[in-house]
Amino acid sequence: MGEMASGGQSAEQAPPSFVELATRILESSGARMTVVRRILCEVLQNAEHSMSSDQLLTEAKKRDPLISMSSVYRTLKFLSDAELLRQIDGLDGERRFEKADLKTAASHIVCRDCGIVVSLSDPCLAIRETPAIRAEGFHRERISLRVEAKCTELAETGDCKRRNRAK
Amino acid sequence: MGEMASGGQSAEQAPPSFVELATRILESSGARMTVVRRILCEVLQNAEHSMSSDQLLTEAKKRDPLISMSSVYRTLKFLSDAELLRQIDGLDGERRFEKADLKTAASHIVCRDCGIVVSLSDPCLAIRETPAIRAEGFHRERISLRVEAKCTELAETGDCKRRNRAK
DNA sequence: ATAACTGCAAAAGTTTTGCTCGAGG
DNA sequence: CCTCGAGCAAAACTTTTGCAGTTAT
Repeated sequence: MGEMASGGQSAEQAPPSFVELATRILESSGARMTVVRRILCEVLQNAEHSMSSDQLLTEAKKRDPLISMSSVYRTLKFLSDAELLRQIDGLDGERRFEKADLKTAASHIVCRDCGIVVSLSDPCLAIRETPAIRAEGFHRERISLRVEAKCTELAETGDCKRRNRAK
Repeated sequence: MGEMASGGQSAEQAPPSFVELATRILESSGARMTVVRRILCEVLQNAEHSMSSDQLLTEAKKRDPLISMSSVYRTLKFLSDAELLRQIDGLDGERRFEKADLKTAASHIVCRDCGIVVSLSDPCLAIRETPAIRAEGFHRERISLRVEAKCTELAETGDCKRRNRAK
């Protein structure tokens, strides 16, 4: 769960972790990777799903109860500007965040029944769309697919496993 | 620009206009197509691009200066719930709206240079993604692609025609 | 010593709601 | 008439900002 391997500094196969990426960006702009920022980055790094600003604050407070919403938003803004975060729109315009790592494309299903957001993998999405985007006179920088859907399991059985996990 | 043709009431090829659709939905739920609502619907119907709540109010006020923001939001909510509107996320989380008509899929390019939103056509998008969505246990209801991009023209010539039109 | 960071509180936006009056079927 | 809709103003949120004390270099 913590850092592992990556003993030397020569290999080029070591995938930099989210916290490492954030640290680089921060330091390259004269900023510091402080305790508060590290906690927020680590929460985002370890999050299995996208989070709202509220959830992020709640999680961070478990590690340091004094962390404030200002820091959450300041950090989210910073990481977003650095393209390290992706924003996802949940139900009712709810904004959620998740680490973007290096992918340029991402797809998500937003469940209309319970509001959870599920990631969907489609490596070809960006490539397929490139010609049409170019034809419009644009150069693609980031691409995301959003699917609103109903839960099959809920419709058939009246209940849904996913529903029983925190939003 | 108004209604044309559709003389009889027998043909099944008459595509109901946005205002007509809205009227049906309204009346079927015991509500009324009032003057205010009609103005708002007509503005949305005639809009060439997606609009913010603010723009919608501004346009509507040109026809009736007394229209209030409450009515804008109430109408937007109503039409959204009825699936007659599509929400698009502009830059910086700005919410924009456009009529959805009957399409289940829509694609938009958001320009990072000037913030405009351009529609993109890809009729196969929904079909291509269906298997993956089903595999996750969901039944697709609506699908939208969002592309953030840079303007090629601006990069090459230092200016952009689109930029000079109102956001 | 200097520059950056944080929490707090206030501000700024945006969207929703309660209320009362007016309009419409 | 009696219901539904509209505007106004206030409330409710979410996100941003100014400030003053604190921390790290």
